[in-house]
Amino acid sequence: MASRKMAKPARATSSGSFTDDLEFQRLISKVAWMYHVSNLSQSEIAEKLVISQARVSRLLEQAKLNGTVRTEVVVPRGLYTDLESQLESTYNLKEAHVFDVNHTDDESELIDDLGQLLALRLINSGISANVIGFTSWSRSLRSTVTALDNLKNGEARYVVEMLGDVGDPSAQHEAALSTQRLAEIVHAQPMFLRVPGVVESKSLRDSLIKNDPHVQDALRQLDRVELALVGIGTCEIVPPLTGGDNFFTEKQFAQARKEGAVGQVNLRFIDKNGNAIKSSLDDLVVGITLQQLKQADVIIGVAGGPSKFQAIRAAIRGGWVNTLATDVDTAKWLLVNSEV
Amino acid sequence: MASRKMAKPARATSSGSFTDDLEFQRLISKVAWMYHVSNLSQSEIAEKLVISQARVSRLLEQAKLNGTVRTEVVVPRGLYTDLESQLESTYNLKEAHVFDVNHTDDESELIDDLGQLLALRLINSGISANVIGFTSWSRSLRSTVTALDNLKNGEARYVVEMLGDVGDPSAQHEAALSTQRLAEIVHAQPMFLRVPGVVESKSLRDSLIKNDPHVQDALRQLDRVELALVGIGTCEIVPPLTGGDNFFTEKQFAQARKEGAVGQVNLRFIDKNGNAIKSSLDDLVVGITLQQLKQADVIIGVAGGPSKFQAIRAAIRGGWVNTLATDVDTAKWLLVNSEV
DNA sequence: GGTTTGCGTGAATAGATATTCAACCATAGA
DNA sequence: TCTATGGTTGAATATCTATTCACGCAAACC
Repeated sequence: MASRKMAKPARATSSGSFTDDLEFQRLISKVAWMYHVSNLSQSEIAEKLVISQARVSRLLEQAKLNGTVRTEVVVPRGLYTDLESQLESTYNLKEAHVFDVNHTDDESELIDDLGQLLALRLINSGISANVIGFTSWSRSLRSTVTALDNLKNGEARYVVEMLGDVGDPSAQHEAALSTQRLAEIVHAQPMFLRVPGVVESKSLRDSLIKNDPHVQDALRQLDRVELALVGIGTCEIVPPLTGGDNFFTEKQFAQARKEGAVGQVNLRFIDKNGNAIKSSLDDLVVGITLQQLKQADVIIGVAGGPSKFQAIRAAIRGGWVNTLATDVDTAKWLLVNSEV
Repeated sequence: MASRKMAKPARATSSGSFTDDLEFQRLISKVAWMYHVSNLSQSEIAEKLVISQARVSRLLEQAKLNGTVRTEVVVPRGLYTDLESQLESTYNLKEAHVFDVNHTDDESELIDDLGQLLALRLINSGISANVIGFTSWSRSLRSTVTALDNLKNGEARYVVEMLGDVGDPSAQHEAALSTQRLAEIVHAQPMFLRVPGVVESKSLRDSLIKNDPHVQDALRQLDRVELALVGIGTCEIVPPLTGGDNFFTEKQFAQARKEGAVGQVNLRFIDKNGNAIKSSLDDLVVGITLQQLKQADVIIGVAGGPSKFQAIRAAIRGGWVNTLATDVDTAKWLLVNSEV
C-alpha cells in the first residue's frame, strides 16, 4: 500500500550516492530529534513521516549507534564519598572510585561495569602522561578503553603494552585493538609487545627479546611509564584463559601460592602484605617488573568481586596500585579487613 | 507481600534525613546504570532489586529529570550545510543554522524546537560578551534558555532585557525567570526591565523611566550590548498576546502596516527591504532601538514558519539580525525569494 | 536473461514500559 | 487520639517499542 521509495538507505554499494547517505543521516537526525526532544512517540513520528513504526524504531537504533543521540549516565563522585575517602586514607591511595554495580552473581559482568565506570571518571578528569603503560589483556581495562570516547584532556606520547600476549590468538587481536584505540584517543603512538606474555624458560624469553627490535623498544619504554593501567589478578587460572596457553600452568600457580602469593599485578606475584615475591617464575614473564612499575606516578587498577578480595588488598597494601576502581562490596570488605 | 521499607524516597519534609536523600540518589544512579549501561530491562532490574517494575520506570524518570542520565541529540552542523552556506552568502549572515523540525502544522511547536536547536548549537560554540541583550518575551528564546545547560564557554558581565514587559503578568514572570536563568548560566548579573514594553503615550513612557532607577540602569546598558538575542515578529497580534495588554493594538499594527511595515524586530518596525520605519509608534516602546541594536557584534534571531517569512527576510535584509536559526522550509523560502 | 544473495521494508505481534488505581504510610492539624 | 492530606508504592493494565517474518527490490554472478 504505502509508497516504497522513501529516503533511501545508506547502501554499502560501491557507487553509493553521496546524497543518499546525507538524506539518510538527515532522516536519522530528524527522527531522533522528534523522539528525544519533542517527545513524540514512535507511532506519531511514523505517522508524520509516513513510514512504519518499525522503521522509526530502527532509525532510532541507528541514531544511538552512530552517535547522533548520546546517552550518558552521570555517576557523580560523591555518591559513595564515604567509602571512597575511607579507602583512600586507610590504604593511602591517591584515588578510590567506588560504585554500586549490581552483579553479585556474575563476576564477569562486574568487571565490564567497573571498566566503564573508570572510563566515565577518566573522561572527566582526563589522563595525561608522556608514557602510558597499558595492560591490554585485562578485561576490565579493555572495557575501559571501549567506553572512553570523548576524553577531555588526554595527551600522551606513547602507549606501551606492559605485558606480552596471554591467551589464544583472538584474545591477542582484541588486545592489540584496545591498545591502538587507547593510543588514538590520547593521540599517542602505540607500542606493542607482540610476544608471549609467559614463556617456558628464561632462555626462551631472552632469545625472544633478542630477536625482536619492536619488543626491545617497548621494553625500554617500560622504564619511563608515568601512568600505568594494570591488571590485578588471583593466583589461579581463570576460565577464559587456559594453563600453558601463553600463561602460567596450574602447577606454576600452585608453586607461587606455596611461596606465599595471594595475587599478582601484571603477573608479578605478591604476598598477603603486598610484598613482591622473588621467584623463578619472574623470569618467565615478558612484561613490566614491579620495580619499573613503582616508578610510575599513577598506577590504576580496576578490580572487584569476592574472588579478588585478597589480591586487591595485597596490591594496594604494597602500593603497586595507587588508584583503585571497585565496587561497593569490595570496598566494604577492604575496609573491614584492613588490619587482618 | 513484599517488604515495605526499601530505600526511602526523598521526602520534602523539614527534617528529611540526609542519608535518605543520598540513598535515594544512589538508587537512581544504580538503576540508571543498570538500564542504560548494562542494558537490563526494567523488569530485570526490578527483580534484582526486589522492587516493582513500575518503580524502576519512575526512578528512571527521576534520573532523566535530575540529570543523572543525560540524553543529547547531536545535530551536526553539516546536515544542511548547503542551505546554511547559501543563506549565509545570500543574506550576508554571520551564521545560519538550519534544521528540519517537522511541525508543518503547528507553528508554535516549531518555535520551541528552533529554540532548542539554537541552544544545542550555542552549547558547542559558546556565547561570550560583556553585555548580552536578551529578549525575554520571545518564546523561541525562552525555549533556548531552557535548553541551555552546560554551556561550554559562556561568560558575560551583564544580561540585559532589551524590551519591557509584554502580555499578562504570568508571562512576565516567565520572562524574568528566563533572564535570570540565562544570567546564571553565563555567570552574569541580570538587569531587568520590569516596565510595560508598550505604553499609551510618549509622556507616559518618559515618566515611567524617570521614576525607576533600575530601568534607567538597564536602558543605559543597551548602548553596550555586544551580543543580542532578538525576537522577530509579524505586524499582527499573535494569540498568546492580546491587543493593548502592554502591547500594540490591532489599530496600531494596521497603522504600521500602512506605513510599509512587514515585520518587527523587538517591536521596532521594518519594511520589506529591512529599512527602519520611523513612526510615532516608536515612542511608545520601552526597549532597545534599532540604532542601539546595530552596535551589537552578534545579533541572533530565531524564527520560522510561513507567517514569519516576510518578517524574517526583512530582518536579515536590514542586517538587524546577522545570525539566524530557522527551519528547512523557511530557509528554502528565503533562498527562493531573495530577490523579490 | 535468470538466479542468487543481501538488505531494507512494513504488518503483525511479542515484549517492554508508562499509567492508572487502590492501598498504605507519614505527617499535620483538630 | 483521630482524621485529613499529600505522597509513595505495587498490581494490573493500557500503551508504546522491538522483533519476527515474508516480501520486494537491487546488485552480482552465472
